[in-house]
Amino acid sequence: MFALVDCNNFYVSCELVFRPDLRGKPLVVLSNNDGCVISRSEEAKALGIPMGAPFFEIKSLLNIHKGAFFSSNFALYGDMSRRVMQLLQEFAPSIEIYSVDEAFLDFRGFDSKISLRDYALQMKNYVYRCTGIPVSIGIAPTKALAKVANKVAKKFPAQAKGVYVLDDEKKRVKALKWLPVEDIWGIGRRWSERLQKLGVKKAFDFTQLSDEWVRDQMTVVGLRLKKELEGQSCLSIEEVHQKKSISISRTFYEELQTFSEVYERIVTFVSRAAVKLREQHSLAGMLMVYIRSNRFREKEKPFFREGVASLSPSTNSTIELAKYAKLVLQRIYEPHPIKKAGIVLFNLLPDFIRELSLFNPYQEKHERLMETMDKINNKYGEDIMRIAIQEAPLRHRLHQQNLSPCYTTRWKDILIVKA
DNA sequence: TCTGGGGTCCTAGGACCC
DNA sequence: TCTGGGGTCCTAGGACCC
Repeated sequence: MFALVDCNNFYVSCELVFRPDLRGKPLVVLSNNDGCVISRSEEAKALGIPMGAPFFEIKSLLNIHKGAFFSSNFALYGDMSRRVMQLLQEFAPSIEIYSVDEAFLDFRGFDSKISLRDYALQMKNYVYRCTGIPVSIGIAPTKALAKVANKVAKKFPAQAKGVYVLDDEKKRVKALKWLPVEDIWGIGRRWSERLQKLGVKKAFDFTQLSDEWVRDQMTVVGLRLKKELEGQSCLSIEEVHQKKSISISRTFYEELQTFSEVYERIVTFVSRAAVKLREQHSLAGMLMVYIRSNRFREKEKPFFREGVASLSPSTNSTIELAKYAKLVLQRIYEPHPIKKAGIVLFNLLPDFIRELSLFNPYQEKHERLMETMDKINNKYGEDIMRIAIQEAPLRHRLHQQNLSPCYTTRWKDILIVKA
């Protein structure tokens, strides 16, 4: 059996831990620059505020109902996530951290005398007691069915109390006959539209399609999903999570007009990405840079350029990466207002293979320099030490009107409780 | 006025190799 | 008339996830 543990309305729940006075109100957390809604409380969902809604469209609705909004505080959410995941590790021999707010736990081979439901309830209460974050848990013979069970747990809180165990054929069929096809894990907008047209309305209908058709139309991914929903496990727990690509991008509050402005931002992205790269002990073999105009401005012709560079030898030196990024940017840049830019590092390799490269005079020097730089920045604060071209810290503040304190990661933001 | 960010996996087609 | 076959690598593009 697999368990899927999912934090309820995660970002909003993180904020509520420190602001219990706001419980019961419609709350949303916004994306960077307070752009769109990325997390909603139950009360906000009840008002009909959709996920991804532009803030300016729902602001007055929220005000009318005495709601509140938060700018995104990823330092806080990341730290709360780490705490939740750490607690979950205590409950299973292996765990896959699937996203910031979700984890799959391997419950295979558990003593059949243990009630999985009781065990999960214990786990849920424990996480809540230690972090204040409410979770829902779905348990089933496959990962896709655990996702389904999790939906059931969330949808019927009164009966399920946050935990649903889908452990026999009757329950499986019942759940699949209930679940709309668009809510299946792995069926997105495109496929649900096509499937609906074919009369496939529920997850159960999807499992009644022929293997051949599914394989043919939806590739092996679709077929795997069908098997999983039928109860045949195809996906396993993937514990080690070495990323295959690392990307950093931003939409700017104000458009950038010159090469040097764009270049400065790109170098900042590169140096952030390089830190992540070194944290997972990887080297990048390829770097991509892209720039684009405001895609919502309909009158103007959209502008989008991207370019790649092969990094030979593969590297994780900020200095090397910045050099390549400049070359690429020079190649693709055209004077045009830039609303969004980003970089992606890919073709990642483990860094121990570095020793195999024969001629690279900078390698050792950079390696030690980067190590020192990371250490200093870890100790004294992000970007205390940086390469010269990189913009000064905080020069480009995000447009954030209601950012909560970093309660758990910054001493000066620690919560003060008055007696 | 205002519209996020970071990932994964798969396929098809072309180039190239033996 | 007819024009091999199989493998690998790369790229572009699509679809999906949270």
